[in-house]
Amino acid sequence: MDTMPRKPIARDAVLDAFEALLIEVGERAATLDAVAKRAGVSKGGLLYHFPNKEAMISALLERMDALAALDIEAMKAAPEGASAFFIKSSLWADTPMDRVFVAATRLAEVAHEETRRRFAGIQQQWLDVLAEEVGPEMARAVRYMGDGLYFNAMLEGGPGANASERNADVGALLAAVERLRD
Amino acid sequence: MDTMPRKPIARDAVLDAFEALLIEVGERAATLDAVAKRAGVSKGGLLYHFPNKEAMISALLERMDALAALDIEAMKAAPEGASAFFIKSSLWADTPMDRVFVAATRLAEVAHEETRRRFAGIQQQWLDVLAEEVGPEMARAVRYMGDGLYFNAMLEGGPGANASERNADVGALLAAVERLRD
DNA sequence: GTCTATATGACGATAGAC
DNA sequence: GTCTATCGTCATATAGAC
Repeated sequence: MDTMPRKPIARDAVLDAFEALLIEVGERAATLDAVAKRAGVSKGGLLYHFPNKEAMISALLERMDALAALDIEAMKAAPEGASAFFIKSSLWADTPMDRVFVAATRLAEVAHEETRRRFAGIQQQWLDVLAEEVGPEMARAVRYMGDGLYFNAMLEGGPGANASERNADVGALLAAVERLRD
Repeated sequence: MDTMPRKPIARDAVLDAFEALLIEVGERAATLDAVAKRAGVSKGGLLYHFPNKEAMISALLERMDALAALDIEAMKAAPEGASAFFIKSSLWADTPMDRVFVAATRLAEVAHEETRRRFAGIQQQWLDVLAEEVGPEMARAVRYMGDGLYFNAMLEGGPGANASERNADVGALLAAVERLRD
């Protein structure tokens, strides 16, 4: 057996560390030194897996695309409807999908073009699914509400910050979506 | 005459350059060297006006607070209502207010705590005004729509990017706000 | 595969001339 | 007030030992 290519775990550990640092301390502090230290390897060890920082970023974006594809499928299949699913999942709940997404946002903010392109692609997919449910116009309203949730959670510094308040906000947004659905 | 304190123009030019670089190329590239070059002064000249980078950031936040206060007043007085005014002004139109706001967001993204505090204060004021018009629950929906607009414009790289598409989105959001108002 | 050591360059900040 | 020159620090990346 074992003909399937097996993912090296050290590589994933490095990627996890990079992701965590982007989320917790921002792009500027996610240096090769810091990533290596957090992943428990030396800088040289890290650079064996990823020849340079760009390669590490690319790997993160691959991870994001893969998880986003799963998310889109879940959204299409959601029993409560795509809009409600979308709003709920816009609450930064620290799922694997949330984590890559936020980490990648930190890169987009620093004007990393490739990251921005990937975002645009994913958001278009979300919008398409929403439009199927509530029409193209209300789909935009729903999308922007979700984006706003993300934006605020990020500005406040993470899933922990003001969690109860934001939970209440999700309730308000779901109510708004109900009204828009009619 | 001339008893009024007069603002030095070189200082403002430096601040404008800092703001522009934050918007156009991101926090990382807004170095003292780059700011000085863009403002047409030397690095030493820049550091005469602002003893260190933090001082430059503080001045930018002061500018933001001043413009935000004007914005809140305009929002309260808006004939079309606070919500519609808020959505329209969330379109990144490259006004002075938009510019500081986006520039400061770049700082908040890199986990600059003071900037985050200022944001929280301004957003609370917006929310209060919105709540007077549409109630506390719908105020949140409106607020998040506006934030989402900003978030997307920023991810796409500026007021120019996809301008016509985003203009259409504002129309959709205004329609949504109308429905929520009932 | 993972390490240490080091080259190279940028950034923020200081000192002091004009 | 604005400049040039320079220092200390830290980031990315390379070279090569184990």
